[in-house]
Amino acid sequence: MFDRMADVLELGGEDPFKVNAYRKASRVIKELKEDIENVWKTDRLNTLPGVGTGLAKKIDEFLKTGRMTKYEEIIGSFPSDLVDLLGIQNLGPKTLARAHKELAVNTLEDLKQVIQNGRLAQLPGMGQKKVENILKGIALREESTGRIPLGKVLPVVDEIIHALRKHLSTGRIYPAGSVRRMQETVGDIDILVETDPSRDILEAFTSLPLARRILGRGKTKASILIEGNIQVDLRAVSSDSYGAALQYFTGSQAHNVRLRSMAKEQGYKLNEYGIFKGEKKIGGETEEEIYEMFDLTWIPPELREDRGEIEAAVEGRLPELVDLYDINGDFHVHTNWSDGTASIKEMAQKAASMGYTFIGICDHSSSATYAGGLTPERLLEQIKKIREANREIHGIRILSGAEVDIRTDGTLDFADEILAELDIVIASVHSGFKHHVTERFITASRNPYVSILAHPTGRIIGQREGYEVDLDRVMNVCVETGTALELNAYYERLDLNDTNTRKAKEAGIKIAIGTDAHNTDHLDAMRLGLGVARRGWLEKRDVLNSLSVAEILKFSKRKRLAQF
DNA sequence: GCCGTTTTCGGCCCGACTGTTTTCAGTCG
Repeated sequence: MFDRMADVLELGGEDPFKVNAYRKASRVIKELKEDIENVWKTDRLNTLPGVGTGLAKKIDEFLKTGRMTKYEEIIGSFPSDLVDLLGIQNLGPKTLARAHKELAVNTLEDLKQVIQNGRLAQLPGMGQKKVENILKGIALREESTGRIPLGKVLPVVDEIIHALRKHLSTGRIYPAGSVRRMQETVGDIDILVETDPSRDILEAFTSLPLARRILGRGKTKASILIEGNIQVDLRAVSSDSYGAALQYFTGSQAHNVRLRSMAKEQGYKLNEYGIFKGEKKIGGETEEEIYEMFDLTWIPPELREDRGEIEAAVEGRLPELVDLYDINGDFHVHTNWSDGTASIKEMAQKAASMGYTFIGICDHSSSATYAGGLTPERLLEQIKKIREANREIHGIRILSGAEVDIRTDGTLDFADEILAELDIVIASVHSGFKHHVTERFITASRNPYVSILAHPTGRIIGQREGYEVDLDRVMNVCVETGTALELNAYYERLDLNDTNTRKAKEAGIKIAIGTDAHNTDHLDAMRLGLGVARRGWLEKRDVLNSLSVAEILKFSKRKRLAQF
């Protein structure tokens, strides 16, 4: 509601700082780890940063009565179709408000019409080119699918950097923005090259074969549109400013606002060229330099969301984030025994080539008929085959496991005697998403053979909301029973997500990263899972993948010895 | 609308690019 109010206030030409205050409060509430209702009940609304007397009163009214007078009043001041037009690129609040006031534009159709009949171009300050750009913005929005999953974008980023490298033999080339922060979806791609600003590299960039359209090209920055309507921005930055630029363009915006305020308080000025004391530049070549000026250790990009990382850095208690070299294996892998395409050996060999010491084969169970789920007999047969494979392949231990379905009545697809034969058991929900999912997870968690609950919220990025599940209750039982939660690294799942992962860690729950690979290439998704884990503040000790084979087996067995 | 150990008033992050102007406004990130 606050976000929407901000949009409308902006249209109305309200003080931009006021608009921003609404946006900030909205973000703070959105990222709150507990329910806002809880905060309200315990009379702590005014402890939230960005929530003062005014906004607290509005929240209070809403939670008490289900209505917010100010919201209704503000929202009513502009037609809602008009407010939706704010998302169109190149059309900002000023122009839109003017089109509304002077040309009676209320809908997208109205807007298209005043573009066509030339009246928009006649407004003061407007012209043919601006109108054309708005038209492009409209077209872009109509074709666009919104934010893109990170997993789809990373290979493209690699490709672009590889191509740029051919034009630039030395100098740093890094992605910035949400890609570098490993956010689960990205709106566009930012890339920074270390080179003296010249048009050469920018021209090389805009003439890349994958460039579908050139959106702009200046001396220091260029933008293109590639397939799938993904915008890629390239910036050329000189060596002595590269660190400052990388810091600046990595964001997040909220993190940078905090850092810049700190700079100002301490008498510095921070921009993308460096950190300045008066006119004198005192740093900017590396990111570390920037953070050092504030007596902070370098903050990993995945943490830069203003979710407490600055405070943690000030107090010297930043987490030592889990890293790729801490990862000894993958828990969740399918083979051609169910719906995967590779054999047990092929998956194991690829995993071994990645330096893993274990891989968990967890094919589907019988009720997953759509996925060729294994019958108990087939599973026992697979266990034998895995034993054989372990004798043949060296350097990696193949763990026998299963992704066993939690049926709608809460029972598991395999009997306990079967599960007892396995090294690890992952339990998951694949049907009845609205059918007592919380209770089913809790029942599964109490089963002594279940080591991990798979993709606990069931969301599919950009496609499906997820199950009706009370994650807090599930987590409580996981703590009690010593059950781990999965961080499913498949690019459309990333489930648990970053904030839930952090919540699980804080509750003391171990996280098992699994790629849910259905072929050998999918194993590379570990990179994505690791990104989310790091965004969730996970350290080596929070992640089951960092354990040795012996420790993993101990972890599964430990539960079997306890009684619930 | 928020915020405060120099402040309860007067700040609130800041630069590039584009298109429209002939010194700047709007938009974006």
